[in-house]
Amino acid sequence: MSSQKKVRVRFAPSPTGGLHLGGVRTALFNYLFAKQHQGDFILRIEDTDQTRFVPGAEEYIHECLAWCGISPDESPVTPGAYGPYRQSERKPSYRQYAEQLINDGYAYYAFDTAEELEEQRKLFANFRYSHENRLNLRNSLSLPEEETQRLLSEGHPHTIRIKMPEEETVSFDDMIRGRVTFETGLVDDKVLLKADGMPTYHLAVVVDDHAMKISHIFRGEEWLPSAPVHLLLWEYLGWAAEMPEWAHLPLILKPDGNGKLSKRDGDRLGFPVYAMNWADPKSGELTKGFRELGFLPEAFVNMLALLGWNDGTDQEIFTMEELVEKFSVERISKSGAKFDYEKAKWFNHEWIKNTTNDQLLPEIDKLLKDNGVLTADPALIDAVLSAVKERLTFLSDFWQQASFFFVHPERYDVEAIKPKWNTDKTAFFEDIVHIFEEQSEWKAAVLEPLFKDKIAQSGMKMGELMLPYRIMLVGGKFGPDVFLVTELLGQEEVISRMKKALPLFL
RNA sequence: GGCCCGUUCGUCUAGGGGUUAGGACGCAAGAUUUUCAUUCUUGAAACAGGGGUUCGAUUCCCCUACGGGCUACCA
Repeated sequence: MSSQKKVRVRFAPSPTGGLHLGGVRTALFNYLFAKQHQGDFILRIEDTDQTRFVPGAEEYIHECLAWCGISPDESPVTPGAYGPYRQSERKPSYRQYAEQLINDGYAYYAFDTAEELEEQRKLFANFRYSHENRLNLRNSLSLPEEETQRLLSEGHPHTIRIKMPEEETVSFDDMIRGRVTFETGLVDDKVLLKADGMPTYHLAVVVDDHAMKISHIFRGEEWLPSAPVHLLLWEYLGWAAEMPEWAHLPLILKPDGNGKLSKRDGDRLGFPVYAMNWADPKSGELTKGFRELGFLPEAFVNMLALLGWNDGTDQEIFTMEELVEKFSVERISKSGAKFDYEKAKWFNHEWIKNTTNDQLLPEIDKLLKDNGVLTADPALIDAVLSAVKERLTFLSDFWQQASFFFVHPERYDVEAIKPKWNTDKTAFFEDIVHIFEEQSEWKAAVLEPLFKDKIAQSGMKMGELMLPYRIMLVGGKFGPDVFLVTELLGQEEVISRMKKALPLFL
């Protein structure tokens, strides 16, 4: 008996595509658990409902997971048959299992059309396809044997439904919420095989997980109500001994109001809910992702992990290695968590501060190129990044914070100084330009005292002169320490900017 | 409606029969930075309600309320 863990994350392409926060978190928890136990992490993408199939969705999901650093295993630790299978290719296999269930008395053919069922629902407010009324509907349980055979041989469309026991109690121990119990009589006879021959999720998930020898299943809490169907299926198919363990993850909720977080909430409240940009191939609509907005994958993963899990200490910043080491299913909280974008931004800010320049540089280079800076001294970029790093919430803030190091200010905040300008100040700065021109050692530590001594001599106030000086170099009331800026910009550039800006203040 | 799950500051949460109920985000004030931000300090801010059990419940049990999920030939 091997204790090898095999966990898999299962994604259904949503009708519009994209990979939601909740999906990434489910994948992450699967991944952490698998790595922690030196097990396999497997990805399975649904295609039961081909009407919903979105071109490119599969590749997109892989790319998102790769970005997060939680790619599924190419070569799983455990040998054996694990797929991933494409569901549509395994159609005959699902039918075979469904028919096996019928032979064993655990399922039945149902001939009711969608319209007929719709009619029933209209007639009876609480209509359920269950033991209460399955004998009043058209299926192999209510129809005479010959009639069933006739309908089957004539090729009438039909589904296969599970026959839920009238009075049984099904319970299991969820890894997160402990013992969960259901009365089978209260659960509907779910469709297992659709009229088109494709399995529903219920059949597919059990058959595939068995074939892939899955040992642990982490999925969203929305699946809890159908867990008894899956439990029974494992049993009815004769696989009770191989039944995996289950963990139903709490949901990620809207920050305001109530309900599950959806893409629409992101649009409405102004934050991403997809890991990466997604362009809906049907509508062409582009949805912004965390990656493109300037989130570091480490920050994104860290934030997601802490949404519903903690290690019991005050630690909030975790590397992937630490997460793998410290993660534990028992410490996943039971209740849903509202997504807090402010906190997400804080995580990113912390991660930017804690990431070395070298690691950040490729993205920064890209940002500079996007803004038309094609040639810049690597040493300058490095120094600027150091100066500006702790001010960034997003990597993309870099341009806004530091563009003036690479291009001339486009605009000067003249209004901030013009009203208090006078000829004394003009004279002062002309002097400074002169001194700067003579200066041989261009270091902040040298220039700052020089500048301040000059202010003291002039008898003017520090603030009256520092602000104009900043605006000459930077264009506005922002940026790092002005003498650091002075040093980094270099002698020639500083003098040139001063000469250029001085006339504007008159 | 039925079933299932849940409920500690606004939010994410720690804690757990006796605590000044802890941390973080956000918010407010102050300090630093004579820019803006960062940073630091301080502050306001919570055990849903009612019954039990108990010497003592935020903690255990029950009920209620509230929230969420599911209730498709969607996943």
